[in-house]
Amino acid sequence: MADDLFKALADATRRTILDELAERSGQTLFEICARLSTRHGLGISRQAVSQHLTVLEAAGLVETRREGRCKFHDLNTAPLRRITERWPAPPVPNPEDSTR
Amino acid sequence: MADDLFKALADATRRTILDELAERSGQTLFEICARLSTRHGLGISRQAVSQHLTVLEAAGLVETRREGRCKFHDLNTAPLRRITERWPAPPVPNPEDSTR
DNA sequence: TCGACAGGCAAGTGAATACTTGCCTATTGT
DNA sequence: ACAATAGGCAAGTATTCACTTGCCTGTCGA
Repeated sequence: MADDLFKALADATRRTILDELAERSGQTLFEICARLSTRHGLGISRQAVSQHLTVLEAAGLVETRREGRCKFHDLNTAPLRRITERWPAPPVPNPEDSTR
Repeated sequence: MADDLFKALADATRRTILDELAERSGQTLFEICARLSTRHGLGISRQAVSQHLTVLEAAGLVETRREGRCKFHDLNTAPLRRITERWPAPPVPNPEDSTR
């Protein structure tokens, strides 16, 4: 459902994680933790970040690939398209278009 | 903040209200209530809808105009642009671009 | 093989929030 | 003037959800 997508975007920490992945793709859980702490001043436990990543993955916004004991996370912005598609911009009310 | 926008979109009922306003602009509170009930099968109180509209207005997704005792609600999709602007689509990995 | 590293699972807690109920204000028509 | 209509305010409740704590699994290097 679209519910997963919007629920995922509803949390500020998750949006910051998306920002991080947009800037540097393919980070591991620990890398994300470290960068949230140092660059964004977020004091947050590893498990909390892990749970956020689960939610983001359920929404299709994050894709993961495993290599050995490491799990890399990549951003996928495709689901965001559905938002602007659902509520498209209104047809431009052309001022010339005083038809009738 | 962007927080208002995403919080507003997080609720399924509010998204349905946006759908309704996208289809027919300028509805009053009671109109929205009636159409949520008949067309979407949502049994929800008037006050609940009113609270949702307050949230949507705070997010800038709904704009209102008063005329006498009636208050008309209009959809504004502009804030949605900021979402796709924040996480733009990645540069297309051109297959020809085996530079090196 | 053993310890360190990367991550997962699950229960518990506290805060945010969707919804209801009850009452109040303002405008309109008769 | 009065009733009906359109909407607002505020407190209470119940659910959702973010986060923590504690423990477990799997992989890599020495």
